[in-house]
Amino acid sequence: MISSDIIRGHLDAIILRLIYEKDRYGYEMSKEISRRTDNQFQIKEASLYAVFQRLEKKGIIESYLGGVSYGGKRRYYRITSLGKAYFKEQIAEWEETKKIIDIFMEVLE
Amino acid sequence: MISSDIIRGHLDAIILRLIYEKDRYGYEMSKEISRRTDNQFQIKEASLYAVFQRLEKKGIIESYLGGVSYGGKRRYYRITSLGKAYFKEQIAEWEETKKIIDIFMEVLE
DNA sequence: AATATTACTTTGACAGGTATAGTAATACGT
DNA sequence: ACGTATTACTATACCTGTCAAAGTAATATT
Repeated sequence: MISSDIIRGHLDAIILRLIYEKDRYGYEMSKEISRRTDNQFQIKEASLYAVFQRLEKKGIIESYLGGVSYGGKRRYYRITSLGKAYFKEQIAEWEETKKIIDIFMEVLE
Repeated sequence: MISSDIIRGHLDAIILRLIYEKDRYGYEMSKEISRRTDNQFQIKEASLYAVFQRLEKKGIIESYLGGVSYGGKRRYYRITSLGKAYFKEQIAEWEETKKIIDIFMEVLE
């Protein structure tokens, strides 16, 4: 299991990536993240919805109510054009970050 | 420049790496981080000393006062054996983290 | 009818990082 | 001799992202 301090700052990008592929709702994304990481990382519910609020306020994603099925009414999220640009920046930043941290993580001796 | 949220959680490891190589004092490490990253990442002074306090409290590093030269008295830090083990864990965790985030950062289409 | 699962929301707390300010000693230019 | 820059560390208050905990509500399963 990956600690939250290490993953911190990457949740926005992870969520965005999933919404970039297609419109999705929260619970679905939570399950999809666990699936794709073989349960090595599970996003906590509270974090998930905090990300939605943050990104929606910034105009990076938009939401709309979808159908009700087996439980509460689903709120779907869609990425905006601003969001697409933002995600591409995040990818670039991630590549930079990897390089920088790798400088200090190379094996000693 | 890398954002603080992205780097968050990696400061401990960066500092530890430098102390692992040899005993060092704060200001020196600050400069060394800037140098090794070509100024792409500069650790803030307050963050630096916060890391020292945290790591020393956990027994991961130890400190002693060194000579005075061109400014205040230097406080040197040395890694403990606990610290060496901790750093190796951090490396392993970083490798895992990279894999996980890369899953979501692969280029689309 | 009771329980499990799906689905979302809110609140409060915590921890890491930073801005800001301050102390103090030494070197350098004029 | 004096002012400024640089080296070096410390303390305080604040911001932000993440999460624990608790709650609401609808549908499916037994």
